[in-house]
Amino acid sequence: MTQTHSLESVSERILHVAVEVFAEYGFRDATVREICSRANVNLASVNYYFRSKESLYAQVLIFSFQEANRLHPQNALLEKNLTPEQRLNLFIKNFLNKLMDDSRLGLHSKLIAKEISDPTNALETLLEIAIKPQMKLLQDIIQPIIGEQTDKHFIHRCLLSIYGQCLMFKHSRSVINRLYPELIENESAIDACAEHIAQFSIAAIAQLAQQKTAINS
Amino acid sequence: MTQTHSLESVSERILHVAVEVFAEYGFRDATVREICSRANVNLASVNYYFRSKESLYAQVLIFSFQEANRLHPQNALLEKNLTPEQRLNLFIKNFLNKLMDDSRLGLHSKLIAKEISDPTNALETLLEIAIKPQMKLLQDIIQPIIGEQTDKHFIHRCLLSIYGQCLMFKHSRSVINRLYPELIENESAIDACAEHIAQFSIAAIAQLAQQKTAINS
DNA sequence: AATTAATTAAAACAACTGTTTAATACAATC
DNA sequence: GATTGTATTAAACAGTTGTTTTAATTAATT
Repeated sequence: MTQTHSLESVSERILHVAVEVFAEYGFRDATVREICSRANVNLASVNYYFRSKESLYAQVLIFSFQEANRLHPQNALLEKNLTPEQRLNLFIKNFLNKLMDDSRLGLHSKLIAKEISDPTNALETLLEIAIKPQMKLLQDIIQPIIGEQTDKHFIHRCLLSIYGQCLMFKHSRSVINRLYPELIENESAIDACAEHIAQFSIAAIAQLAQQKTAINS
Repeated sequence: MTQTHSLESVSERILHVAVEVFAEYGFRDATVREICSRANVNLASVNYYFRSKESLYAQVLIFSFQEANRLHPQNALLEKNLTPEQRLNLFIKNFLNKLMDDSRLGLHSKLIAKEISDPTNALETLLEIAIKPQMKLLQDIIQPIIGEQTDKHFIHRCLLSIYGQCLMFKHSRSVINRLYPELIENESAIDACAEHIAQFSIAAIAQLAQQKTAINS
């Protein structure tokens, strides 16, 4: 033992592989033994360094959030010389690629998706640090497409429509794999799906917003 | 013991409450003890009557499918004197209400949603008896809206767009509950969401289909 | 070099899981 | 009425889980 997985300390190694394991299995189905085994550390280390599995999970969510922001900043969306449609296109392509990517890139999105569909005590924190900001970003992106329209419920439902189309590819991947494997067979196919969601949503939002303002005037 | 929960036999009682427990926890997190406890039967009964938890689960999926078809036939969608838009509206309202309903009505949809997002060996069967037929039904409904357009990938992506918007309310209910509780506070609010999804999808499909045929001609 | 603190290690713990056993009660059949 | 097959029960089994313990090792401090 005491191999040279070096570089990282024991607690760092745990945190690093815990991101992978929790993203793969979710909090409940992930096991401390699997994490320790992959990290090549003793079983007791999780409790020694992180007090409990639950506390490790909470730290994993925060660590993963910071890592995602560090490795994959969403600065492209801030450029002011893009049309709203281009920005939405970028946002969706970005999101969908992360959801479908099996490299480390996608782990953060996977963690969030798992936590949302099977929440733990950590959901509250995750809402504040990750979900709300992303929701806000998307709202800022589609607001110009909607126009001066200010029906809050309508805006929120549009947000959910867009998120729903994206998350579908994560939550229902098992079904898509069997029914329409061509749609996700490679990255360009996934990009085509992102393009579809963007066009689908833009067409819908533009028309519905127009209808609403026509009625209200 | 030997109370008068009568009416149903032991195996029927197990099957009945197993639908509830599996729908609530999913296959993995549901426990045989919880099922037996709720059904007021001995712990060994599940293995005696159903051989194993997995085999019970498989039978639960089929039983629930049949029960749903019996208690809630989708005959309204077959009426020929409805416009495609009205039929899509009905389909979505139906589906969404089942996904959000906490009475027995919604258990079948919940079972399916759980199985999809965390598949077991039973997924294959479920695909054949429940998912594919529902997909086919939705495709038949939107085909007239799409028109003569025959791009298979486009059609499939539209199906996923609609399903995604609906399933969002199931998979991400925890988030919606905290961010936009007004959207799902009662049945009429949920109906308004169904209406939104229908209008959103119709507007999108109509416009995209038109664009595509314009390009191809 | 001796003492203290921090880390690692293997083993055990206690709670839970699905499943099986072995004994009992019940019902139907001869 | 004894016998047979079915049903029910409580208990135990074997495996997994998160966590704790206790001892051994390493590092740091005096």
